[in-house]
Amino acid sequence: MEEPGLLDDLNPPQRDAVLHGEGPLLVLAGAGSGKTRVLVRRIASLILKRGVKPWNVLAVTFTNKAAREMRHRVERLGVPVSAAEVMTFHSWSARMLHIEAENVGYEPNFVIYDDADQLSVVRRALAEVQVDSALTPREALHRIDQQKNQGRLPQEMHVAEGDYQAATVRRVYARYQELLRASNAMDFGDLLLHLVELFRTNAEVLARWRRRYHHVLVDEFQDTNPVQYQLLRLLAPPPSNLVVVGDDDQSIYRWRGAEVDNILGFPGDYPGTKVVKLEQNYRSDQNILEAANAVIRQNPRRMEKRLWSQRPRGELMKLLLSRDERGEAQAVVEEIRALQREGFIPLSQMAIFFRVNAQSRVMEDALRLARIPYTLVNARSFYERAEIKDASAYLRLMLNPRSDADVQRVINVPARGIGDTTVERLSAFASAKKLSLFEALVDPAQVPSLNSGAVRRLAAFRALVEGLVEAGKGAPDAAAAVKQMLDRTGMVTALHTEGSRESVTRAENLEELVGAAQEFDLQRQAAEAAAAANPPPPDDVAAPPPSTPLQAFLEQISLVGEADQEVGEGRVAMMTLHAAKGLEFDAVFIVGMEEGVFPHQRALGADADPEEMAEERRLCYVGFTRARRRLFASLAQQRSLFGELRINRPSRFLSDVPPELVAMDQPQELERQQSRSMPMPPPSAFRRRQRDDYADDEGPRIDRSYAQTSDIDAVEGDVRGLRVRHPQFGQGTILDVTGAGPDAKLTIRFESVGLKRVIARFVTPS
DNA sequence: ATTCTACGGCTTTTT
DNA sequence: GCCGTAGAAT
Repeated sequence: MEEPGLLDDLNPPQRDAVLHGEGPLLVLAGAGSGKTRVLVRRIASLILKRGVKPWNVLAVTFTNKAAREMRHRVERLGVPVSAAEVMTFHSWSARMLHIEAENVGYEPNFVIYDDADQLSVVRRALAEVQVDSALTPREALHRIDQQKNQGRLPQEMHVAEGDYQAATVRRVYARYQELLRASNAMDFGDLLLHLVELFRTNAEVLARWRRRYHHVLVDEFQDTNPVQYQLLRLLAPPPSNLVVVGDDDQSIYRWRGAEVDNILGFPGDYPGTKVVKLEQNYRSDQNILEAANAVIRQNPRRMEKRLWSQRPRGELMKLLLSRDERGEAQAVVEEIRALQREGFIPLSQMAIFFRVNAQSRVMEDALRLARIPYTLVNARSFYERAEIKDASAYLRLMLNPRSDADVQRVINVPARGIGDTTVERLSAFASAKKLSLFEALVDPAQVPSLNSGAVRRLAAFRALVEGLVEAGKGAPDAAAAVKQMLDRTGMVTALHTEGSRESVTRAENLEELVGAAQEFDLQRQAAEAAAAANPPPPDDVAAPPPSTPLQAFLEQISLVGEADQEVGEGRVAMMTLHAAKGLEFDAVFIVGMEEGVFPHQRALGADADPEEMAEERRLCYVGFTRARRRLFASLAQQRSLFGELRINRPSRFLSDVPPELVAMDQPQELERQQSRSMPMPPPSAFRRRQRDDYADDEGPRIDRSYAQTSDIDAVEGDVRGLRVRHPQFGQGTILDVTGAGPDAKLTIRFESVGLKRVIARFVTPS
């Protein structure tokens, strides 16, 4: 029989899912029901118990964080996971396409375009297609993305008779794809689309990959869009060993093309599907679970699940009423203090969720004032900063100078007197001659109506890029390439010359990019050493994608971004409800529980798609089920939104919760609390109405934040690449060392604050 | 070529 | 009320 370990502490349905033999399997995993555990154990069991080769297993997730976590946990079970593919849809597709590049008409060194790059390509496509219609680049891009999510190529796009706009979109889309191809670039959508197209048209290739992947597992299946599902159906057609895990009640990305029907219809698409329901929740106290169930129960068209828990009833959900959004923030602050004082809940186990980012500001102000450390999750990421994007554009040009969007982006960075008009003329010339911008730069004098100065500057730019390409070939690792790039382009120098406070920060960010590259190089070396230790898969399965260190680094930037940071140590986490999915906290605050805020206004109108409301409701369910012990819902009688004062009714989701599950402070106490932060008494009619209403019825980044403050360790040997923790700066990786012993100076790249020089005794290994 | 001002318009954003 | 874009001004 199974030896102890893999099946330990699994409940019967979990065990069924892990032990399921051949054929399709749908695991309906309620919130907090241990779905990751099931996936991890199943992968381990396949490889360790059933003799499946690691390279015959493919597990796809949506987020890097989920992929990382899964890899990590599988590894801990003693599985050589480096050969198994546990990765995101996009990383996996990119990897496949690097291998199969020629078969989709690309070169293997293709680059991946982000949103901004896409826009610049769309602009060019729009200009070339000569549309006079009122179609903004944004709109056009949105329409194109939608088509890609649906898995439709331009020629497959459905255009109704006489729909002029759709017809235009189709032409722009077609031209857009040509331009991308000419740039040897793909956008995110293409990664999936081209792979689907390859599978659809090349039976030989498809057969090869089908032979490779005997077992395919998909996490968060409810979030798959049509292309992703097509991809899965091509790779693992019925009756393959396709395991999909998800929760239709947590489908909150419909607006990005996710299709709940994928999970609802799966048993129909895969006849003979075994369905396993994970309904035991290990996370939340009973009261919280019941509140969440009460909310989600109102949705039609669900796969019926009854979440239950062996946990105690626990505390009632608590309602916080305030006069306005500032009072609300104040009320939350006071509850946070009480939880710390009386509930012995650490700040790191508390979270505040809001529907829209605009709500965060007031909350932040209140927390700052109260000196409560917080962490804003998913704030603007390092790699989204303009100077970093400029730098990445140059790095990509080192690899692939044909990339028009990158040329366009940096042709005048740092400023070198190449203005819009010049670029415009160059671009028109390139379009006419069917050349890439870089090719068009061979002889700038041929570009019509340019003055001699412009010609000279364009020639200089071309020389710069050519130099970069050469330097890129010679660079031994990513860090060296980045340094070369910064030197040759003079980006850092230009920023230093500018001398403003902002430009200094930017220059520091660029230095940090070097740090990131160094860290990447160290990790890559470590990974290669580890891979060499494991037996290599047979030749017929694993052609590793050809790639240089720089290429791999860029790919990491595009597809992985920053390493997700742990939700802050000793800080309250603040995030949107969307960002909360997959996380859990002892105490959860949901603010703005008002009609028009949550559910969002867009779901409210008579003409709104009812599916919008259903999704808001699922979002609420996700929010509630993040809480382990304490759940707070907060609302304000009035709040200013978009500059105007609005009076909102309490959220319908609150009325769905049976009153016996809800607690509220005494009104007098409430009033006292409110008058402390604001002068006027609340309108009584509203208060009564409110009370009556209630009577009826599981990666994140850190930005603005606070720090608290130690320990000792001596430095011995080469500690570079070592992960350490600093009491103030948190987690980081050692990049460089000068000196030795407890006083050695370390250069560390911290996840939260970037590069810092720190004395060794202030950090501990982690 | 950069910098200023006026206007619109407005969720959520794993990759 | 804030932010990002488009257009004009310097």
